[in-house]
Order: sequence, then structure tokens, then C-alpha cells
Amino acid sequence: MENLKISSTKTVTLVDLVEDRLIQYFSDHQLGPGSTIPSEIKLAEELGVARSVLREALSRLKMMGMIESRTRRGIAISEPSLFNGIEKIINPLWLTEDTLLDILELRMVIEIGLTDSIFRNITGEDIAELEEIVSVGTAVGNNKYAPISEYQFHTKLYEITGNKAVKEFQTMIHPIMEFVKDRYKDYFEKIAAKIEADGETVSHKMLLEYLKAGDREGYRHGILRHFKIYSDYLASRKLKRAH
Amino acid sequence: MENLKISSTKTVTLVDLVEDRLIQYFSDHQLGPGSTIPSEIKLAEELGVARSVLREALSRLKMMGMIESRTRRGIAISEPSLFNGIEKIINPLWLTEDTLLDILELRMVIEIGLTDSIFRNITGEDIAELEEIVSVGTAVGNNKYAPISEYQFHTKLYEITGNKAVKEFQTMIHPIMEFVKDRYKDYFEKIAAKIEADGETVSHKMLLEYLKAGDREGYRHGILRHFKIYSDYLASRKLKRAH
DNA sequence: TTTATCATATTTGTCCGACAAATAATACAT
DNA sequence: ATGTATTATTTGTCGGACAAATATGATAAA
Repeated sequence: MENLKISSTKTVTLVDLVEDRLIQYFSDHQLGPGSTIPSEIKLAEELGVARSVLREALSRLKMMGMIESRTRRGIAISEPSLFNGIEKIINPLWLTEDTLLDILELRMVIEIGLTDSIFRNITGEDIAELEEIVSVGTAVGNNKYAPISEYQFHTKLYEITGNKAVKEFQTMIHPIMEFVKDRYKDYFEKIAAKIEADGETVSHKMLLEYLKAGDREGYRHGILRHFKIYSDYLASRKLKRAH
Repeated sequence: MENLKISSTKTVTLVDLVEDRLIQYFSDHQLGPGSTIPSEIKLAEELGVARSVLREALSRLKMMGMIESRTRRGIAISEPSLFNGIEKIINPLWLTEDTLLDILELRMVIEIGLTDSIFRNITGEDIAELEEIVSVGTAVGNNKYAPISEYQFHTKLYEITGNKAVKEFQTMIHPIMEFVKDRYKDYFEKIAAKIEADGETVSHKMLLEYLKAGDREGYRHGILRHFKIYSDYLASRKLKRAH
């Protein structure tokens, strides 16, 4: 019976309409970043809605970084950022298990796919920085990195690409990654032990060697094996679900 | 002089604070998807702000898909989607050239990194579907696909992974990709011609062959070369900027 | 003419109150 | 126990009000 109910849950409100109309308005009037828009009173009049309704719509666009209201000086359009808006509201606790693992996979996908961009952009200074990070990290011992070093190493990889969208993505999902790592700790440790026993562990230090040697294909497969701990888990879950 | 101005542009408003407090409130009270929250009046009282202010904050969360207000029946929390919010407001026209190319690169990165997930999940039916898409597409002739086929082929690749976050990402950036392809058409065509002349073009059909043969590494480098048209352009721009 | 000072008008941020319409809750009648 | 009518809640929308910061224009002074 649960699924019989008509999903009248999504009633379109005036605010929704105004939101769309505003976006269309900006587009029609070719208002790009830097442009200022009419005052709230004029806009509300023009749209034929109450100022409170208009303000709700504007507030949404503001959250997405599409507009920037300089207090008591007018509203200006700014370039929306891809992930800033969601970053605030993403709480791993709200997310279903499937979503969590989807994001884990997406993170792997990006970091593996980033290989060529890294080799396109890496400089000598970058390598020096990575060496510093690695040397500090492994000082903790027995092939486990200090969490800070783990974070710094991968962050540095993202930064090398010089791609802001990629960087934003990383900062957005970082808390989620921490949560996932903790939640599935037991599984991951078991898999890690097996990989270690098989001598297939790929450390940050080894990845750095590939980078220093300019060995792109070596790095590509290195980073792949570096994430084997996660891809193995994802594969095992896929099996379980199909079962 | 332009850069001397103090960026007092980001004054924190009450709505901003309420937004944060609400998220914290949900977290503290362990309210996850499905939970209902107190009425607007009670919340406004509890927070000590006007209902209009509270509504603006709620409206933001609503846009991000974090809450769902059943008209006149109360407000419920729902699982926020990663990219839904931005999808509406991303207009390629607002984006700077750098951002456009960052997103182009991110798209390549993801599709290349998706290789292993595809091989983890692909089925016989998937291959049959891809064959259908390819056969229809190349019927247009001389190694250029009908735009629909181009879209369908890559969409199918995303779908094979069964990763919803990845799929959402694709639908979000699709309009941007169309815009980019059109805007840099001249450059891309020039590069494409050169690649074609060198006999390095990798068609959808060839990618499909790798998939059918279960040749993972073949596919990996195939998809890489398939995007050579874009990566070459990105590399040339990097050079220009460093210059 | 240029500069400094002052008064006025705009504009955003916040608050309050009101009402319609839909739904939920309750009391009542059968 | 069931169906009906009344009442209370709750969201969506409207309108107006004011403070504070800024922009604008007018006036006075050099």
C-alpha cells in the first residue's frame, strides 16, 4: 500500500516559480558576473509578488553563490561555485549506505583519472613538497601514515592539477571520506592485511617514485593498486547485492 | 586600485546563522531522512527569530533537497542530492573560461577513471545495447557520430557503473559540455583533423571492441586517446598561460 | 572652480501581523 | 462502530514597518 499514494509531495510554490523566472531574467538580460540587478522592491513589483517571496528565491540563489548581496548597496551576480552549496548541508549521517559507497567510488575514479593531468602540470617544486610530506608521514612507522600526512599527500595531488573544480570537489567530500573510512574500518583493515601479506601494498613513497621518474603508466597502475583496498570492498559488495 | 578595496562583501546575516543552526539542530537531534521537524512557528520561537528569516533559511535547505515541505502538513527531512541544486543555476554563460575548461577536464578525468568500475559491472545486455547505439550512430558516416549517438554512448557508459552520483554528475554537466564543444569548435576540429591524419582516432566502435574482448588495459588507453582532442587542447592552453 | 559638509533618498535586513487553503484532530450524530 | 461536522494547525502568500548603512544631491566654504 505504501507505494500507492500519489506523490503530491512536490507542489510547486510561488517561490519555485520566481526562482526559475529570476534565472531566466538574468539570462534574457545577459546579466553575468559583476552585473547589478534591480532593487528587491522593483523586482518584486515587476514580478507581481510580495517582497518576502522574492527574498526567499534570492536567498536560494545566494546560497548557491550565484548572487552576492552587498549589504544595503544592491545585489550583484557572481560566478556560482560547483560544490560550495552542498558542502554545508552534506552530513554523512543523512546519507544511505549506497550513496556513501557511490561517493567513495567517485573519489577513487577521480583520483585515478587525474593521472594525466598531474603529469601535464607537475613541477619540481611540487615533487619537493611531496617528498617533504612523505618523509614526515612515514616517520610514524610501519607503512601507516599519520592521518595528516595521508590528507596532505592526496590534497597536494589535487592541487598539482590546478583544477579548481577538482579541488572544490575534494574539500566537499573530505568529511564523507573520513566518515566512510571509520564506518567500514573493520572491513578495510581486513582487506589491507591481505594486500599487505601479498606484498601488493602501494605506499605514498612508491607513488612519489613514479612521479619523480616521470613514469606515467607506472603511476597510473600504482594509484590503482593504492586504492585496491576500496575497490576490493566495492567489488565484494556488488557480489553480495547480486546474490 | 581595483584590488585595494576591502572585501567587506561577505557580511554574515541572521539567515546565514539560522541556516547553520538548523543543520546543527538536525544533527544534534539525530533527525535523518523521513523525520519530521517542528512547525515553522515553533522553530522561529525557539531560535528567537522572525518567521520570515526562518523561512528564508528553510527555503535554502529545500532547494538543496535537504528538506521537503508537504504543503500544510509539516516539513520532512530528505536525503540531499549531490548535484541537483546546482544543476538549475549553472548557466555556461555565467562561467569563466577557466571554469569551463576545468569542468571539461573533470569530465574527462571521471570517464577515464571509470574504466575499472565499468569492467566490474558490465553485463552482456549492456554490450548489446552499446552495439545498437554504435550501429545507429556510425550509420551517419565518415567516423562522425550523430550527436544523439554520441550522447547515448557515453551516457550508457555512466549507467553501466550503477553509480548514481556519477550519473547525476553527468546530467549536471551535459549542457556545459555541449556549450564548450560549440564554443571551441574551431580549435577542436583542427586538432581532430590532425589526430585523424595521424591515424590515432579512437571511435566508439573501437572502444566497444575492447569492452567485448574484456581488454581492460586496451580500453583504458583507448578512452584516453578518445579524449585526446580535449587533452591536447588543455595542454596547449596551459602552455599559452605559462607563456 | 573645487572641496568639504550636511540633508535626503535608497536599499537591504529584520520584524510583526494577517489571511486563505489544505490538512489533521476532535467532537458529535447516527 | 461509522460517518459527518466543527475546530485547530500549518504552510504559503501578502502587506507594512523600521533600523542601519550607503548613495545621491544640495549647500556652504575655500
